Amino acid sequence: MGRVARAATVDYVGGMAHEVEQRALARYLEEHNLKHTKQREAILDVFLGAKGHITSEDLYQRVRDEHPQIGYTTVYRTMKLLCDAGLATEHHFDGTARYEITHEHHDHLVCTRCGKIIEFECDMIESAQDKIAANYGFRILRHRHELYGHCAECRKDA
Amino acid sequence: MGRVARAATVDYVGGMAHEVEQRALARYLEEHNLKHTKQREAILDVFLGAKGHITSEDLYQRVRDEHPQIGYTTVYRTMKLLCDAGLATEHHFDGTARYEITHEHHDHLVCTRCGKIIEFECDMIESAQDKIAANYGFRILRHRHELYGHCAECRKDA
DNA sequence: GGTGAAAATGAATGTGATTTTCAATTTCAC
DNA sequence: GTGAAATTGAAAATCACATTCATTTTCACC
Repeated sequence: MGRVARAATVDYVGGMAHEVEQRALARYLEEHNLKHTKQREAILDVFLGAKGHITSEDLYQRVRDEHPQIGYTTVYRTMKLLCDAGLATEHHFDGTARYEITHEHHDHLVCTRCGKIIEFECDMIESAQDKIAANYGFRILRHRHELYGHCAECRKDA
Repeated sequence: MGRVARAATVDYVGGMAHEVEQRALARYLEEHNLKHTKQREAILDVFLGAKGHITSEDLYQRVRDEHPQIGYTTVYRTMKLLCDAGLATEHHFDGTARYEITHEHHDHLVCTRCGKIIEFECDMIESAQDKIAANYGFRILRHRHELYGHCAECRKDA
């Protein structure tokens, strides 16, 4: 029995990882009367496997390696869907959209030389923002806070 | 003598306002071996007259009222030039670029209903940013900090 | 397991803002 | 004044994103 369980676990890692997220997607699709397709499942899987802040174009290239029949439009639309479902988060650091796996709130440091993106989080800034918004009677729905510059490595190089 | 001086002042306000900025532009053009043209002078003048956060399209419309022969491309290119010269600052709150007259550093609150833009400034946030950057060995060149939400008036309306 | 209405797919096309091209015009150092 | 270099502006190209539409899939219900 122990051996069977371990064998099953190995199968999971190879072919059906990310089951928690797959289930979250399935739930979202059901709740919204949308359909569960191979494409959506495959794209979510590749997205979760590609860590970092990826463009739809990058993602499309990776998806194509495994699923040559999936088109760019579907990748593009699926990323929007994953955002709506709360599984992905979209950012615009430069001209083009990038997606990251949704996780706890944070902001970004972006190296304009090598493209490295570092996440940071600062409660002091968050509460200062709230205070400012309150001052002006604003109700904040979202914010962007991005610091652009050169990372430690790139500063050495030049 | 007093009267003459006042008369000159009145002429200035009517036809040749913004002389400080015009001189700054002239200096920039000379230093970069660029040429001083009627178009650039006119566009700077209209830009300085139109306060707020204006798109190139808006600016083009205003420029056309006074100078129907100036094309969109020239307005567009001149705004880039004014940014390079440090007289204008470009922002991208939504999909389209907006320009504001360069002045002391600040960040923005943007109402996503009525489009109102409020500037704010917070030393505490600025120093927190510096600390974060130092932590990661980053040298910050610029940053974006924008709070999006609903302004006091729009919150009342809906 | 079959059926069909509704949804999804993907190739092609549209869109909107921005950027570039290029021939004609203008500026300005000499 | 002259001419090389820069500028202008209409048109076309680009870029990222978004939509169209004919065809295929999904899945609730038989």
